[in-house]
Amino acid sequence: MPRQTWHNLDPERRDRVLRAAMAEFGSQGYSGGSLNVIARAAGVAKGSLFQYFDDKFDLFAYVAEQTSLSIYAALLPHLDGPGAGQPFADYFDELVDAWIAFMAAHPLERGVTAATTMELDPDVRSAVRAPVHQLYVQGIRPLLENAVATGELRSDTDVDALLSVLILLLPHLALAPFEPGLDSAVQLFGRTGARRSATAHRLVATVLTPALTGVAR
Amino acid sequence: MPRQTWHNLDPERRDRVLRAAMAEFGSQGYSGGSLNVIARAAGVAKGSLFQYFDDKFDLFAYVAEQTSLSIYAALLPHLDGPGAGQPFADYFDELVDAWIAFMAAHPLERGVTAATTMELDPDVRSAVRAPVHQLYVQGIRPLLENAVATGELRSDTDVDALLSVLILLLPHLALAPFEPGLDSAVQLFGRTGARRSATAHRLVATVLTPALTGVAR
DNA sequence: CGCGAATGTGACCGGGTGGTCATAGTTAGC
DNA sequence: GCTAACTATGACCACCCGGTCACATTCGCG
Repeated sequence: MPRQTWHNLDPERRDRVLRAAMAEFGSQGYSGGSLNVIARAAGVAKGSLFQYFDDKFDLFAYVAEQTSLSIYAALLPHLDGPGAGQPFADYFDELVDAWIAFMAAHPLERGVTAATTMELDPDVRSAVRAPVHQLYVQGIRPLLENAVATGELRSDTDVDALLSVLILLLPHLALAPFEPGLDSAVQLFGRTGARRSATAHRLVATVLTPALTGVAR
Repeated sequence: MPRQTWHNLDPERRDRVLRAAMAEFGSQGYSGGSLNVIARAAGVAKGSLFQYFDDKFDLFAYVAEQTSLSIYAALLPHLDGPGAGQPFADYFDELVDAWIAFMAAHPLERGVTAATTMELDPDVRSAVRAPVHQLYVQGIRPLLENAVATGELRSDTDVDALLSVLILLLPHLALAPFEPGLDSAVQLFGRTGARRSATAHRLVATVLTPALTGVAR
């Protein structure tokens, strides 16, 4: 966690450091990210970074946490469940669209998400992803549980399993249109607009449909 | 691609280099992997590596390719479709079990799979994953198409979408029991035996069930 | 044997790394 | 205006990196 000095800082300077760190870690990952580059891009001496954070990992963990919090905050308005009379599947498609739109508009957050999702070192990955997973669970599980309660999802739905698959699929969906080499059979990279949206919905439907009640078979 | 020299090599020496490279890249990733470490572990001068491969990337790409080929070869006996009268879902569970069992028994291949799956650099990732994806598609799409043809999967199954989700889910399933920080709602890491198997089947069922015909709803 | 081709080697190169620290500058309170 | 606490700085440290190359060794073959 950042030192007190970090919180005393001029917000503009703090922001410069945070954004520089997001850009560097987001494009180079944790081990590949350079503190020299971050300091230079932020217009700050390298020594200053160590006045704010214990070490490289401390900075990376902070960047990852702040990023996941700001993504969560941006999606929060879309996490209140389906509107009156709105089918659950339609609502979920909207949520996915919002997610992808956010990533399209926020390359820094997208990069950091990719870097934490793809972090190889087990210790770093565990430390950094645990809070992210918690946010995902906290945001999505109530949606599924409500849908089961209202009968929109089958009562015998394996909520934990469905949640796990969605937490794997959703960030992947949100990144794949912008990061090459992620998708396989379905072409998501480089797609935009309605075609991107439709492709993402196909994948979500593959996972979600079985649990829906009243789907024509 | 490796130079001719590599193919002329004493197989035992070749094997030492390959295994050392798998271990290093598998644990440290591409950018984090050290040629010095590989050369030392293989009992070979660093200069020799550059007699066999153009550069670091060439070696990594070769390691990734060989690894995916050997995984494919090991799973090939399980890719011939369900036996007579065997339900498709049961067959697919067996395939997943075989996959996980392979990863349990082959930590080197597991590490390389993790390293290629989680590679952050877009160029490296694209180059290294394209052939892997091709093998996955080649191995799994016929299974799905056959199952549609025999009526075991619904005729309106979106085979491409299902394939995409499976190609995302299956390697994740095969790695999660051994690599911490990958699973979220469902506890797969550290599980063994029947409990691990049952958990994996729950996740596969979540994806696969909707497409099955004749499932009680 | 001899000789040319192929292979093996490790010191060396320029450059980058995370992290430290003595020093200088800035701020706040009295 | 003085002082004490806080903050900023960048040269410097030991170490590691991918890649090269002049030279030693081994091999294949006539």
